[in-house]
Amino acid sequence: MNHNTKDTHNLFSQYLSEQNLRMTTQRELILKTFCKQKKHVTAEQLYEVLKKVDPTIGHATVYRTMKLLTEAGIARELNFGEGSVRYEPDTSKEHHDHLVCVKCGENIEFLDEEIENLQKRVVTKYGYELVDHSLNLYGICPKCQKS
Amino acid sequence: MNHNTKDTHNLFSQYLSEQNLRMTTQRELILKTFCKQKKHVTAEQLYEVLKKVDPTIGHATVYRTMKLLTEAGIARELNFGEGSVRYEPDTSKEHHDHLVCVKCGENIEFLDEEIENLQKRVVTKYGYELVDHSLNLYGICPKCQKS
DNA sequence: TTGATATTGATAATGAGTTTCATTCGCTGT
DNA sequence: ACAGCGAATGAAACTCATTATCAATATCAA
Repeated sequence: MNHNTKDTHNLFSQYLSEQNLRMTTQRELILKTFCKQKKHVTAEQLYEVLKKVDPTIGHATVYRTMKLLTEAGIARELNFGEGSVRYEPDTSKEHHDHLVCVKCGENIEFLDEEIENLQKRVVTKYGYELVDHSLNLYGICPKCQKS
Repeated sequence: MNHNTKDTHNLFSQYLSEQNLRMTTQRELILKTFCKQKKHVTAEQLYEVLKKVDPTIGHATVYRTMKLLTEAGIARELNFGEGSVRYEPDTSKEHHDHLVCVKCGENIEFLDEEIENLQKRVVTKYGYELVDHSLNLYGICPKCQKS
């Protein structure tokens, strides 16, 4: 379950004021539009959607705002090696990994506690302090296997 | 343990002739230089090294050849989300994952059979056919923790 | 309302990687 | 050795994602 728009708006406002930054109409619009997306979007895709609502919105503003949302813990960056970064809502509740279809791009989020724990074990074994991790499985989904 | 240079040269020659492509002095030099590298290099870094040996070598040739080496199963592409692809020798023996220090870039290769098996289980559960996967753990290495 | 300063949008710039194309090279048949 | 053909090369132009610059504008605290 995602945060609702109100939640994220408050979170973002709070983050901005902590950093002595300002809430603006553009930032509100970008946040609202981002939260509505069903799929993981690139900054470019989000820009295309936003242009329909506000044709004056700038390219750079979208990129800048997505950076801010990431810092604020509202969005999370995903890198599937496509050459551009995708964003997903960071619900902060459950971390999860991704299973991506290399044909159609369908994207399943999963969480496997056992894998998570084993990862921690590896990190500890080498004396590292875990900061982050990314696990992406690439495969062919059942639909694409048929065609 | 890596393939030695002789091995990879034969492998590459064979791959090229299968594809009706040709072994050239540039390709030989790039392969040899790539195999000498101790760390995972970007195409750009390799180009810098190569220029010292052969200042006439082209930018594009290095990129093209790394693509070929990847197709030939001699190199493998790594994406740590840095904005550029790194290459490691593909020994084809053991797949492994990476533990990267976010401070100094130190890079440990590890393999955990349990994690591998659990990944397969996840993929199967969703009816996918596994094509590839990437698991990167990001942390702070013991040295960097002290400073 | 005003002033300090953060923000914006347009545009230029960057950096990785790819494409284009004329020239050169490698190989195969003579 | 030689010719001919297609593959390979290097230079330079190009693409695509993202970032930096900067003058004009918007926000907010006083």
